[in-house]
Amino acid sequence: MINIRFPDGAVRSYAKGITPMAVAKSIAEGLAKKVIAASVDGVVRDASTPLNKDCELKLLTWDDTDGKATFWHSSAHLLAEAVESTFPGVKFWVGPAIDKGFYYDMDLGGRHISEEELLTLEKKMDELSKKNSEYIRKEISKTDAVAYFSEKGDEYKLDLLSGLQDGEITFYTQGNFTDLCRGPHIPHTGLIKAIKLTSIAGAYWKGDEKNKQLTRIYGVSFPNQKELDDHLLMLEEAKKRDHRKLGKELSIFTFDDDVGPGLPLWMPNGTIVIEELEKLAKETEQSAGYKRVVTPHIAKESMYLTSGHLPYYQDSMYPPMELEGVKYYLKAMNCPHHHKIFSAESRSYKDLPLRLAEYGTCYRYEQSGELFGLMRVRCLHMNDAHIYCAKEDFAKEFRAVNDMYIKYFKIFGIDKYVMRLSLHDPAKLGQKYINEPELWKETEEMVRQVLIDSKIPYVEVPDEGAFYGPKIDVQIWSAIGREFTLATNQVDFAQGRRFGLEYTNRDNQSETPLIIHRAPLGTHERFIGFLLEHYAGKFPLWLAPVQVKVLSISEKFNPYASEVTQALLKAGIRAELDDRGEKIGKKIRDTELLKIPYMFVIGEKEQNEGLVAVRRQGKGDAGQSPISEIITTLTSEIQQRHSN
RNA sequence: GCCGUUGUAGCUCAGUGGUAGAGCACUUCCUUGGUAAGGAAGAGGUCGUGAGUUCAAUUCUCAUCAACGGCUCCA
Repeated sequence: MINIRFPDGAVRSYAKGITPMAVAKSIAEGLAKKVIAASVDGVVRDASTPLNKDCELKLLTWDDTDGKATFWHSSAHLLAEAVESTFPGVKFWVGPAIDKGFYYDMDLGGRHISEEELLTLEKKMDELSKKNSEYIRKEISKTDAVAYFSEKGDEYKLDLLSGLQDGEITFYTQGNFTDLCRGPHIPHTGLIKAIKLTSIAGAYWKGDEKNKQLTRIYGVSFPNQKELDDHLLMLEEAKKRDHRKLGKELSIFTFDDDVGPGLPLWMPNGTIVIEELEKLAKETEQSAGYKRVVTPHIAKESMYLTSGHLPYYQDSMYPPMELEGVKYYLKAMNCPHHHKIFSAESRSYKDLPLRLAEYGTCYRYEQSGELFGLMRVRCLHMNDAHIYCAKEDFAKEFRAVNDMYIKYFKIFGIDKYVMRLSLHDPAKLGQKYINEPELWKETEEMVRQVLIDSKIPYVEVPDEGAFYGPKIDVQIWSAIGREFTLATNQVDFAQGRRFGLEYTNRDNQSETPLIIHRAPLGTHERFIGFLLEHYAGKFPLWLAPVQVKVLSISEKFNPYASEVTQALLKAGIRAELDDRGEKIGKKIRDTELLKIPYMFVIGEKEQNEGLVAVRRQGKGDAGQSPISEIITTLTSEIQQRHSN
């Protein structure tokens, strides 16, 4: 007998060799039907794994994250089975579960799969799932495994096998499909009741663009049709919040073929959002001791050679233009320009920390395939600043920057974020990273300490640093679950020296300052893209391009409505008058769709009594109010930058 | 940059080997209406661009540009 402990703490005795599935059956038949896999001492295993010693057991169902992952991984095998039966001779690479679904990478030998064929595969999967084929695990020797895939001529699986040892190789078979796989899998294919193959894409073998490109089929599956329907509905909803769609509907930005890819044109509405954000940044930075600067959009090649950017990033800069025999580059970053401002005057320790801020316009030649709405563009406006400080001030300054991030997050109601501490890889010193092993270690430790001291949640990622120092990236998620790298906060111990930046310390000696690069609001492009999705286009009052729409009930009241509009404009509120000869219902509908926060309805009653009838977007009629009173209310809401 | 898909009016989208349609938006007229679409008329497109096949191309073929879904990349 063995003792099995359950998540609720209960311990029960079972015969040695019992499987999690049998345990589930002993508890309830209904439970057994739902069991997908089992967590045994924290390791996810097949529900058919014999339990031979005391253990902690958690029966996994669709409701568990690990259960879903197993379900989707098994779905990937089902996809492979369908593909193999439809297109014999296909070679498979790997088919993992992902965040929401699964994919399988395969070599179709030059064949293309069309949208219709994708539907055929989907039907085939449905058909195969109904066979209730068990996923059967088999341990196999390396020799036999190699023989099997050699016979099949599958060099991809042979490549996988080359990294495996005897004794750790298992095959899984369901129906007519056998795959090299560590598992675990669900009990049988019949559990996969609703399947949707979502897209076909190319994917480099092993993620390396030098390698051959395989065909990747993405899909998602569920234990019942309703969940699939819900999922598809959710995708539809997500589309409505897509910043590209909202940006067009709300006239925030546009792209034009003649201007060029990745070069957004900010329309009047978008420009208002930009200006409000800049106002916020300027206020915040001014009170934090920053000084504003303005620098040109281009600079000579020599400066980027000095900074060291050119050899590292030339490919992602616009090609140079030549004037009077000298090459000029469009700036892809603001730092070198700021360094030149630092070095323009002799600096004393009394000048430090010197914090130079600029909403700098940068141009980056992103590869064409990378462009994505406002999220990846070639012209961007960075909420940039560089802090020049003595080493002893570093921790304090770095922490103040982090505090500023948090302050902004509160204003925008961003409560889900993770900071990623990106470190260097010692093996790549001198190539990807500046060859200063000691400085790397030292600054990485300083940054880590600040994060620990400030109790900010963070994860460490190796080999992701900037070439001149470690950095912190802030990951946030928009309301539709899209992940953004919003902002970066970087330490730079290299450029100060490269630019010969110096200050005189207390002992009358020259020292090179440390530099902090920071951009809490990232770029206007990415941040406004994020905000559009975050707010679903319903900007809070302070950011709304049009804050109040004044709607006259009939043309008779246009003069008074116009007076109201003027009063609002005079009070600094962005108001517009709708004096069209339309009915009030129509005007309200149009304004609602434009997601304008406030509507003032003006009719006979309002005109006679000097009132406005207030209506809040999405919330309906909010009753009447005297004009002066509502102006006071709105002004205060705007000043406080209320989130919705 | 690579793989795949798409490209028709300002927007959303039908459609056809014989040089084009709808709804919304726009303009004008009628209506002056109290909290999510009143009615009518009109204007608007060399069907992304270039070449080829054809008596004839928006439709078929190729190239190119752009967008989209991924991969790679992201100071």
